[in-house]
Amino acid sequence: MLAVIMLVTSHHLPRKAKGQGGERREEILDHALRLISESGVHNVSTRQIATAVGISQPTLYAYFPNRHALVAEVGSRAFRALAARMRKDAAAPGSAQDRLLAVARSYIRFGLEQPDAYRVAFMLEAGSAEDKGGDDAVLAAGIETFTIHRGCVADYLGPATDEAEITLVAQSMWASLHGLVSLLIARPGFPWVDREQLIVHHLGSLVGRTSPQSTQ
Amino acid sequence: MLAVIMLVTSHHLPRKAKGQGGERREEILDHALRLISESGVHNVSTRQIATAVGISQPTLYAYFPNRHALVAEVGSRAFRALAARMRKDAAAPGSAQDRLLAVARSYIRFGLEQPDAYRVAFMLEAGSAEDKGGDDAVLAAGIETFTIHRGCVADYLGPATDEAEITLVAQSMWASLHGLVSLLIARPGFPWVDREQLIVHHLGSLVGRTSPQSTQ
DNA sequence: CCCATAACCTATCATCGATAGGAAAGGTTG
DNA sequence: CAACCTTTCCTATCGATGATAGGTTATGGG
Repeated sequence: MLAVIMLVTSHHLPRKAKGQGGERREEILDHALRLISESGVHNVSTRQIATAVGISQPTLYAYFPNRHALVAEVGSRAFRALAARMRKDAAAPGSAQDRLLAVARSYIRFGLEQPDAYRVAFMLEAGSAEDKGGDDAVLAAGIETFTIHRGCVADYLGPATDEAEITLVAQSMWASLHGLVSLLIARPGFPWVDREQLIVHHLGSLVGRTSPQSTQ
Repeated sequence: MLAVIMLVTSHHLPRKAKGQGGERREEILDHALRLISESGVHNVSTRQIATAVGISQPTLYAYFPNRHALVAEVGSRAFRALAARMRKDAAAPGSAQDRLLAVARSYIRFGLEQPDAYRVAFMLEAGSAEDKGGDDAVLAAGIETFTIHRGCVADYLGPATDEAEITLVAQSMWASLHGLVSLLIARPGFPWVDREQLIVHHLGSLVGRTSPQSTQ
């Protein structure tokens, strides 16, 4: 465990007004996301977060039951940020295939641009039994995000397609996209081919098969 | 951090004979893999491993420079186990497509049957700069495993295919497989469709597109 | 002005990974 | 046999971490 040299500005901000605890909560989450994005989840301590915010470390526990819950909420937020990007692409003009690919591309870009946020959202290990709540929230945010993608798949496959079939295809595609992003993130030292070329091929493999309408 | 109740049989085995330090090393790795498979990487401490082996905790550091190196070696071993399974499938009789799918299916099965070993091999975060050696070993084992898969892809695509094209397709498929396995492992609470059906569809999507020979 | 309470603190805990330094077993060499 | 060196393994202890206990202080309604 390498001790990272860290000079954190300890502002010691004035305490929040009576009903404004939620505001402090937001500050904590903001700083936590920033620190995690800088150093990775496992290299950020509760003390670092607290110092960055300008409060004492035990004060964190007034807002979150434990570290895992804090991180989980960062993950939920990351999912919501991704969902927002995807929703925008899903509403853009173009063919169903264009929109599906635009959303998929946004997904990939999000993961590559914010690898640590992506990791927290998609690859965070589940906590103990009593952390169930936080993990459920991450899962719910993930399902909501997936649903946007599924909508694009539904449009792409056409109105005649069975609901179960849509879900099946959407999940397979979702997994395929996640695989590329997570591997590129987790194994940057792997002898990858040209990244853009790989992404293009990967996206092509999504729509190459189960396309029911204009096949090219 | 929940303190897990743990009654470990502390044998206090006799010390190893003069040249048999490597034997103890194997024991450590065996117990580490077992404990990790039982509780997950982050829920296993060096003290638990040492106690399980029957030695003191600092003795671990006579065999591994730090905890990360130990876990990394467990990851390398997991990769080698996966490689062995894949090699067997790759050598089995059948068409190139059959063999490619058999290897892919083995990959998926391995991940689902030994999720924590899979996690350590594929999803372990890289350590600090001085852990480079261990991480490199994991990466090398991973590349070796990938190479088996790539061989199947080469056979599948046919001898006329460009080497770079083979690598591109192989990496895309590899990522696709990893995505399914890692998501199924990491998000068991997700509302997945029938698992076997999903796997079949996913495998089908691998060979559905870039097939140059017998399409169907 | 009072005082309930939300917001926050210091002190401290057990556990973690890791280091320092020494004990002891066992082969080797005189 | 005795001296010695190397390998194996130990106890004691460190700083850092997540978490808890219990007290303090400011805020704002009455």
